[in-house]
Amino acid sequence: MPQLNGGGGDDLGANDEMIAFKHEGDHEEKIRESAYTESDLADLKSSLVNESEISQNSNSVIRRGHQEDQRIYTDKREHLDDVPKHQDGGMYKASYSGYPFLMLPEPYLPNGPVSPSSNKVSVVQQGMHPLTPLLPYDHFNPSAPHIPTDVSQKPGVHRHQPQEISGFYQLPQGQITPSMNWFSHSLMLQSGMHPTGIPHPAIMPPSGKQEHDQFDRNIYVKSHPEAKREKEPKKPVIKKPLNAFMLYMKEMRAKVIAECTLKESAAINQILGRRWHALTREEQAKYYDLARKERQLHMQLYPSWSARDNYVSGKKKRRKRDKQDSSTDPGSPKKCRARFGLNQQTDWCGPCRCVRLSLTHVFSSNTTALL
DNA sequence: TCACCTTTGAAGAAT
DNA sequence: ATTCTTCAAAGGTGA
Repeated sequence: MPQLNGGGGDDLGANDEMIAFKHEGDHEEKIRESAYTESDLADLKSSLVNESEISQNSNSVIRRGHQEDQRIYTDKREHLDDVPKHQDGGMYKASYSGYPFLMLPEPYLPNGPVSPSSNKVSVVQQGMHPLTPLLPYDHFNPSAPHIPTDVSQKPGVHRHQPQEISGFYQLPQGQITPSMNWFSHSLMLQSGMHPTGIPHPAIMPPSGKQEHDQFDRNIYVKSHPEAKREKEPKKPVIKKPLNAFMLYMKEMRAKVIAECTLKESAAINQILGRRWHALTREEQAKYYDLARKERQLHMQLYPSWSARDNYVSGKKKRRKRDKQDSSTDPGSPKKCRARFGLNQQTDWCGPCRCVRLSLTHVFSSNTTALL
């Protein structure tokens, strides 16, 4: 099978997907066993009264059950290998737009509609995530202001030598594809650019905080305070490529927010985590596929980049707290159950109610699937 | 202003 | 080889 890297032996994305899917054999079991404590299940069982929810889930369960029946994974690796087969063919060229430079709106292409890459432009709306139109991807906005940045590369370090990646965007170092020519001068002077001349969503300010009014998604522009003391311009930080779950979160966050009228990311992420586990393999595979392509392109664009580059040296930037007993966690659903009980759910905090609803959703799905 | 929360996955470091 | 740690996104929260 042709590899994206030209069969050089670096089977990108394979390992991680093996890891990602190695648990999938116990996917359902994992949901049943680890997603909830026994008390959670008991509580949920005793109060599964949301008819509409159950009804809604029944359909999905039927669908999932059907899919499960049809699934034959004699070899998980074989299944995974199917994905790159697509990208070697037309799918990768036509459907996956990778990073923004691959989905330039036609007016911004040097040759307009007759540009070699114009075939992809038409299917992706400006401002949408290149990997899936559902994702807001506002960082790519040719009209957005940019300030020059220097994405320096460490000399002599080569994580990966670009060789071949789907004819559409082969990017030998220093070579600019025809569809990139429009970047080559004026915009390169204005925008956060990779040395290849490609704007990349992974370029971030050293602070790590996004400032949407100043750089679209990730391209670093100095903030006002920094501008005052820009004597010592900081190098932009190249962010890690998003993994499958992160891509899923980006796509689904708005939906969850709308459903739960929540904005607190911690609670939303809990819900998204549950929903992630509730996805079918095929549904998850879509995101694993996108994530792998993100990594591949990231690697093409920043061959010398290492995740270690973003590690805070010397000290631990963020120390994860020890796993707290959720019963002592003020924001925990258990806490609310303990305090108010299931009969007084109206006293539960919003996040707990929403998380519980989501748990109920997943639980009912899996319970029904077992029946 | 900034760390924390919270999730999963990837990557690198440490053991 | 396995385990541990950090960082990706997001936005509210509290110090």
